[in-house]
Amino acid sequence: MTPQRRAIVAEIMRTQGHISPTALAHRVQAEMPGVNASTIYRTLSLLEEVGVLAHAHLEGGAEYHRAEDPAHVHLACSNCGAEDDVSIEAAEKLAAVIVSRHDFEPDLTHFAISGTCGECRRASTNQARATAIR
Amino acid sequence: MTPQRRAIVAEIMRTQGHISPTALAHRVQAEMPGVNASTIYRTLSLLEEVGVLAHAHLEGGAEYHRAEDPAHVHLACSNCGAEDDVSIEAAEKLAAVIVSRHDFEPDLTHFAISGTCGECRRASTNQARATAIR
DNA sequence: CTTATTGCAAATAGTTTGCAGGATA
DNA sequence: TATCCTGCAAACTATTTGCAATAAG
Repeated sequence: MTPQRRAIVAEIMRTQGHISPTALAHRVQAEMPGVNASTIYRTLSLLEEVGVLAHAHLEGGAEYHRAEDPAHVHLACSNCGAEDDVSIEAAEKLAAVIVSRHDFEPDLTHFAISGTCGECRRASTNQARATAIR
Repeated sequence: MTPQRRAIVAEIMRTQGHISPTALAHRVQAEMPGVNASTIYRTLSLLEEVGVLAHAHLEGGAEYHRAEDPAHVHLACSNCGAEDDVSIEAAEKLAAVIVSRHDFEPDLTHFAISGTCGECRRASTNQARATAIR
C-alpha cells in the first residue's frame, strides 16, 4: 500500500459510475503531482485481476467501474453522446434469447449499446420534415 | 478512381464479413506494395461517408463491413475469441424494450456483445466440477 | 489544366515495458 | 533486508494531418 495507490483507489471510490484511465490519471495527478500514467495503468489492471474493478467498452474506449456496482447495460447516443443505463433485468429477455438460440452466455454490460436518444431522434425527424416542406 | 482505391475496394468486396483497417492494409499491400496506410484510412472513411461501408466495434477494435450486408448483432466470446452472429430480428425484442422504456433507438449492430460461448462455458463447468471432486 | 489523391514524415493518443532507484513490510 | 512499487524514458500500436509531388478527369 503506497501513497500513490491510496490516491488512485480513493479517486476511484469517489467516482460514481465509470472512468477512463486517462481521466483518472488527470484527476489523480491534480491532487498528487508526479504520479506517472504507467502507475495508473498498472494499478488499474491489478485491481481488475483482483476483482475489485471491471471495465466496459464505451464510445470513447475502455472505462473502469467498481466490480460490485449493480450491473447495467450502457446506452450511448452516437449523435450527441448522451448516456443512459438499462437495468440488467430489462436486458435479460435478449440474454435469454441468445442463450437458448445461440448457445452463448452474453455479458451485456461489457460493451455499450449505441443508438439515437429520443431527443436526437425527434430533432432529426423535425429536420427531415422541415426539409420536405421547403 | 485511382489504382490504389481500386485495389482497396476490390479487397473489401472480396472480404466477407468484416475487416480491420490494419488487416486490410496488410492484404492490399501484399498485392500492391507501397500503398500507404494513410491511404487506406482515408479511403475507408470516404467509403463510410458515402454510405458504402459502415463500421462496428468488436473486441479487437473497429472493423468495417459493407453497409448493404444484412444487419446482425455480433457475439464475441471473451474467453476463446469465437464469433457468432445473431440476426437482427432476434434482437428486436430487446430493441423494443429499450425504445419503449428508455426513449432510445438502439443500433445493436454497432457494438459487439461479448460473453462466453457454449464450449467455453461447458469447459469451465467441467473444470469447476473436477476441482470440487478433488 | 485544375482538382483530387497519394506517399512520406511527423505528430497524436493511448498504452506497455525494461530498468534502476526508492519505498514498503 | 528482500521484495515490491514507482518514475522515467523508450518503444509500440493505431490513427491522423500537413505538405509537396503526382496522377486523374
